[in-house]
Amino acid sequence: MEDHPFDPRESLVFLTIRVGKLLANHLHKQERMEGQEFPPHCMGVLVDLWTRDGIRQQDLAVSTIKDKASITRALDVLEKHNIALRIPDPNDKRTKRIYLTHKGRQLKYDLMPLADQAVAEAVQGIPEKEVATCKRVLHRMYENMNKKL
Amino acid sequence: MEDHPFDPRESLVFLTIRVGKLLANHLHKQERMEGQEFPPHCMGVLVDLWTRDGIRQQDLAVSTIKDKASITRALDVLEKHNIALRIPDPNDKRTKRIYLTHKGRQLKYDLMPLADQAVAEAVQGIPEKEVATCKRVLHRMYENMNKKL
DNA sequence: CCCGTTTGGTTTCAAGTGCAACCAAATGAG
DNA sequence: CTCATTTGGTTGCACTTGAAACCAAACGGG
Repeated sequence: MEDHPFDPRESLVFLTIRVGKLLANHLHKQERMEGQEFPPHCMGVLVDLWTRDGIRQQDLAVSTIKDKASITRALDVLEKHNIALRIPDPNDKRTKRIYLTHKGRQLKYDLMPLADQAVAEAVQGIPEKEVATCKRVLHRMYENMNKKL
Repeated sequence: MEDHPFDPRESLVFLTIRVGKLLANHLHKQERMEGQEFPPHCMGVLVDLWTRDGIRQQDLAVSTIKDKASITRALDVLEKHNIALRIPDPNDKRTKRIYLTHKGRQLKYDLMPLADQAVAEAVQGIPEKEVATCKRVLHRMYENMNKKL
C-alpha cells in the first residue's frame, strides 16, 4: 500500500471536482442574474445540442454525464420553454430525436459569453500556454473516462 | 458580441465540469464496491480534515464548496460513524472545531488509493508533464475562484 | 412466426443540495 | 452598559439527482 505524504487536496481528482463545482456555481449565479427563464441543470444538455442537434436522449445522457431520467426531465423543461423538441424517429418508434428550435439555437449567443467570462476570471494570471495544455489534458481525460461515447 | 464558431463543448468551463463529474461518479462507484459505510458526499469533507484537522465548520464549507447546511449534515453522518468529532471552541461558544478520530485518520489509507487509481485510469496515455501542468493550472484556478479562503 | 432478451424512454422513490429563516453568542458604536 | 449588527451553526423547504421498476418497441434464435 502506497504511502501518502502529500496533501490529498492536491490530488488531480479532488482539484478537478472542486474547480468544476466552482465553475458550475459561478455559471448558475450568472445565469440567475441574467434572468434566464430555464433552470440551471438544462445548461449541460443545451451545450451538447448546440453541436449535436438531432441526437437521441440516450446519447445525451452519456455525453452530458447524467442519468437518462434527468435527461427526460431536462427535456420536459426545454420543450415547455420552446427551446427544444422531441421528434419521434421514423425508423425506430422507441427513440426520440432532439432538435433545437430557433430560440434554442439563439440562446448560444446569450450563454456562451457567460461561459467565456467565467473562464476569463478563473484563469486570470495563468500563462495562456499552460491553460491550453490543461484544456487538452482535460479533453483527453474526458475521452478516456467516457469510452461509451 | 463575440462570435462562437468553435465547439462549445471544448470550452474550459464545460470540460472541467464534466471531467469533475466523471471523476466524482467513478469514485462513488468504487467506494460503494469497497463497501464504504458512509455516504459519498462525506468524501470531500474528509479530504480537507486530513490536512486541516481542527478547522471550523464555516471554513470547511468554503474549502469544500458546499453550503454550510450541507456541512452540518455531513458531520452528523461522520460523527455517527465515529469518524470525526465536533468540539466546542473554548474561546468562542458559537463555533465548533472538527477533529478526526483515529478511525477518521486511518481512512485516508483506504481511500486515497482509490483516488490514485481513478487518476491513473483517467490520465492513461497522457504525457506526465502535461498532467502536471494541468494540475498546476487547476490549483491556481481553485485559488482564483475561491478567494474567500 | 414466437417468445425471451435488449433497448429507449418515463415514472417513482430516496437521497443530497442550496437558500432562507432561525437561534445563540459575540461585537461594537453610542 | 445597551441594543443593533454580525457571525457560527441548525432546521425547513423546494429542487435536482441517480437507481430501480416499469412500459413499449425492436431484435433474434429456434
